[in-house]
Amino acid sequence: MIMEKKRMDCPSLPPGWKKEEVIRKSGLSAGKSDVYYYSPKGKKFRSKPQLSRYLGNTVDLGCFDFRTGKMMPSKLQKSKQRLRNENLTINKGKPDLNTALPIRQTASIFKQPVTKVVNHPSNKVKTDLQRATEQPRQLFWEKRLKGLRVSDITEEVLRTMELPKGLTSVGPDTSDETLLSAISSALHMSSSPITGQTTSAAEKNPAVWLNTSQPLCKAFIVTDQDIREQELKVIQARRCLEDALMADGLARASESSRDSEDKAA
DNA sequence: GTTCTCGGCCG
DNA sequence: CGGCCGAGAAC
Repeated sequence: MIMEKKRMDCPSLPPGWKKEEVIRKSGLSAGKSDVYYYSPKGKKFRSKPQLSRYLGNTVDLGCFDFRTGKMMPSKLQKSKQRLRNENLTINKGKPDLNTALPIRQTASIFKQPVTKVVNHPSNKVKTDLQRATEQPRQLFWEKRLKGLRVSDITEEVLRTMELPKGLTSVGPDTSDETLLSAISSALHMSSSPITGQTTSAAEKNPAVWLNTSQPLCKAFIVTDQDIREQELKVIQARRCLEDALMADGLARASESSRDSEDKAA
């Protein structure tokens, strides 16, 4: 009847991932158990940090409980503290090249494609392509970006971008700072054009009329001159980036690498 | 060599 | 305590 030590399919894990619990059968720690995860490719993971390193910065393991394999929203407290500290204390490490937005992932620690069922005519919801493709988004989620500032390696806070005239925000927070965050986030995440809130009803009652696929910004017009000015900026920025990457590459080359166990595969 | 297993450190 | 990882044992 003892069916331990079997690789279990785990709910809340994408197909292919397995969880295993091994009971220690001898020694001082007999009775204790160790938990392992296996990726679809069969790689074994024996700790949360190891999993975290493998999955990269795109995924937030803050509220993931390794032992049970479930998301535990109660763990939110700690990771929030960690985020604050990282932003405020002196950052001795390398500049963070991670481009993922600083937004907590709620559903699962793993990227999980939404299952699209199109061959079920009797079910209206599931045949609705729009619904199946797009994840629901929290209203005014941009507020979570408030307070995040760009800084250089020396912790010097960089002056925020100057927004063109004609960009006006919509919603509960009208600061330029939040507007900038909202627009850049929208550009970052969406492949479709960013127009701002096109319905004027959104100005009167954003909570009801807001188009959540657009930033909290009134509709705006981009002129030819705007475009030309921006092209210049891009060229300059690319030069700076080229220099920086070159310098960074040289610095890294002289660094020894660690984490031998993860490279083994 | 790789995989399994328990010890033990450290928070 | 329990999570995490080193290292010896086992294969």
